Amino acid sequence: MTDPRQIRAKSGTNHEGTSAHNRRVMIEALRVNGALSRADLARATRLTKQTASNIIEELERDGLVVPQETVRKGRGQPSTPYALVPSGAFAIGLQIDRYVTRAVAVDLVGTQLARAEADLPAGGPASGTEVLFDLIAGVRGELVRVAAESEKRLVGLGVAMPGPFGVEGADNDQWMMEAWQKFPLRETLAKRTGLNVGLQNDAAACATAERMVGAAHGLDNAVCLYLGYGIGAGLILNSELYSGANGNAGEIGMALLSAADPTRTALEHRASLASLYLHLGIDPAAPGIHDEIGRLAAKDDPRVLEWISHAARDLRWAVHLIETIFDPQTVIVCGGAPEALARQLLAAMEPLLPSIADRPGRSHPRLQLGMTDPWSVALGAAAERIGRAFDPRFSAIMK
Amino acid sequence: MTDPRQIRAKSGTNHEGTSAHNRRVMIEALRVNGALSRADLARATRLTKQTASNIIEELERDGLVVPQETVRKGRGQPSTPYALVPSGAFAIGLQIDRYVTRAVAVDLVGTQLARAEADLPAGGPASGTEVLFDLIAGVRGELVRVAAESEKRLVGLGVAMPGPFGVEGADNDQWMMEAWQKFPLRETLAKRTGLNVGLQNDAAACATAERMVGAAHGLDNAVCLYLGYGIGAGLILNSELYSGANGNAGEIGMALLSAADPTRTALEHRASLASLYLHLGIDPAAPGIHDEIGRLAAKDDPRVLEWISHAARDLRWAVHLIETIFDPQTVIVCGGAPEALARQLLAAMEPLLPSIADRPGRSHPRLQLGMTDPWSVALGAAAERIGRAFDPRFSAIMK
DNA sequence: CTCATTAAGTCAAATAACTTGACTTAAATC
DNA sequence: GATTTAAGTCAAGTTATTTGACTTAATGAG
Repeated sequence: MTDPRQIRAKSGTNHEGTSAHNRRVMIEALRVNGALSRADLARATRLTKQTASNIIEELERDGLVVPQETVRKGRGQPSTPYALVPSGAFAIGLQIDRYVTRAVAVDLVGTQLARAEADLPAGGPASGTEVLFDLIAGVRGELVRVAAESEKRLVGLGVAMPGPFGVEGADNDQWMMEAWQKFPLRETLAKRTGLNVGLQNDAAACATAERMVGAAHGLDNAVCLYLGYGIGAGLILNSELYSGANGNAGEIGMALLSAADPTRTALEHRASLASLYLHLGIDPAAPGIHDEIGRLAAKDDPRVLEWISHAARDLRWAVHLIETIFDPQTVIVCGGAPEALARQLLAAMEPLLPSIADRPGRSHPRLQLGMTDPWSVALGAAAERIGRAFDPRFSAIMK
Repeated sequence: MTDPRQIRAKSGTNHEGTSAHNRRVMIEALRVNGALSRADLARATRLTKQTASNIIEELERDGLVVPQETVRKGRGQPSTPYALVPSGAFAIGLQIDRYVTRAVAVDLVGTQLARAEADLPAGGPASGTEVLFDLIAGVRGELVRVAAESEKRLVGLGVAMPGPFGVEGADNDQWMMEAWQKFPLRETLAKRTGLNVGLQNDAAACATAERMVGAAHGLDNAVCLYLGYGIGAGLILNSELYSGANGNAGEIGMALLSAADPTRTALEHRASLASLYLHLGIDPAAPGIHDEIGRLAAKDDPRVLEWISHAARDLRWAVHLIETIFDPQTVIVCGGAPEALARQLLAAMEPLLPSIADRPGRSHPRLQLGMTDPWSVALGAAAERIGRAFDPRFSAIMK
């Protein structure tokens, strides 16, 4: 007998896999299109009326959908649309950034029900894990107060932090995240919270958030250019987040700016918020820094404008590269930058460089602004858990 | 009733979808692992012995697998491994390059059974389509002679040509391919040949070839850096070829080399075979040019070495970018360059730039040489049709 | 040399989930 | 008021996997 561990194969599926897929397809249809009748769902998913009806019945029993008012639209029996029940599921998202950590509780449709934020102590996991535990416990407690049933319907805890993962002497030593990146965070949190824990980088989380409630809602191919302390790209390819062989896909901040450049300057060193702080001589750990930057941008501070003009040039090129390599439906700028800054930066990036994206009859803009909300990363981390539990995915059909 | 055309949803699945998936999973397992017994297949796919057995029986009836000699390996009844039958399916691949067109017929395991090549007349589709028809008909006829059953088992015709598709005033006007890119090639060929026709760009086809019989065999995440007349990247992400929203993903040749560069030089203009021909002052349409370049490279022609040193620098950066953005298991250099040239170029690219791929415990090299065969694009075009018909894919389970 | 053990593979019945086609309900239109 | 149209249900039918017992054929221990 050949050693079974050496045989590489995808897993097969069975009736349960079929059923799981169909449930997920219907839930996603409701998420993307809003409330739909059983007949609409049957048509959209190409299942029979009967099957759609059975699944809706089951979803209603499970508390995931509710019937709405019947609607008359022309001849025939009026239809009864079903809508997702926001409180059908919950997830907690945790963002670990350089100087702060944020936790948020969201429901099935992405509404934020609880939030908490704390300073992240400088000593790495050794001193920081208790802060995380407390933050999570606080949000979890608040969630139970707001939604009594939530504990039963909590699908997991999503964690997002700057990458890259598993790389020796990473380029980002200076931000002191390496200790966190090497720490067995997932295992530790799973053990402590008893929850299903997922881990991804901040750009990926942001993309997930955009997909659930933002500019990428319903899109199959979109790239989110994440502008935070660092820079990254969240990749939604073929309707799924792509994270690479080691979870490090999209670490575009580490991309060197040119083939010829002997100084080996990475994009991140030129166009991230970190580079702005540096440019302005501001301590990145300073409290209220987000608002402060927003104010400076809003009043056209010359040094901010100076940074914008430089950063815009590099980001314009990053967008060109993303378009050339991914051929996405759209590129979305997102992340924790203050909105005033993000808007100015976006404006400064126009006109975009020519690329294959410059085609007639586009249905989405080449570049658009997504969420500019410091909470979007934590939101996305939570959304990933929701999506994993409910969205149609290839791996979900397998045994 | 909501307009069904406006409802966006994935399709559901049913027993047929389940069964199709399981068949595909088992075929892929045999392709990746070689011959396997029913029991092995059951374990690897996590299906029951009975199901695996039923499917193997069906595949044998369909002529896709055959039992091998039984093998005794320890206690218990000896097992009977089943192997894919090469003649279980066939496909024809067609490459349309700038100055030549090539057709190849392959079987289920990627063996080339017939080949033909012709000059591509300069006038675009107007004068070129007949050449294609003749070429295809010739290969098809040859295939029937070699494998009498092939017509019944011909799964389709794959076409590969340089991209990008659907772009106005594309950067590659100079190569005169624009007329081909705008021509309804798929429809025309489908009508004329009666076959199921697929179309992709040359880099994607090359990646598909590497996956079927080359360096990417069995890999889930690999990027093929295609070095042909132009340059492109073939992207295998999550076990599937990624082609973007408009089939133009991976057009890395059109990437500008730097954020700052005011001359807007694209990678393709520096590191493609076209750039080499230009550098050497050779007419790219000259017959025997492939061998000529190979000879020059083999005897260390100084002008070739000069080009190599420049191209290597730009390609080193391209690899860095690919690693940073995709986090693949490996990067494979492939395409129609003569092997001597490709080897020298690969050697000149070392040492690679630091990147997240520079991690301990890698199981695949960061960069490796794939096929250097002018026929690999046509082979890949055919392989894509085989893969579409037999490999497990998410879309294959849907109704 | 025989028997216990182990593993491959088959048989037949059970089960799960989608499909089919007829039927019911309710609204709009002529 | 009859007809048409569409939503939705009912009950039987179909497909494909699962289950558990059974058969076959080899190894190894006593």
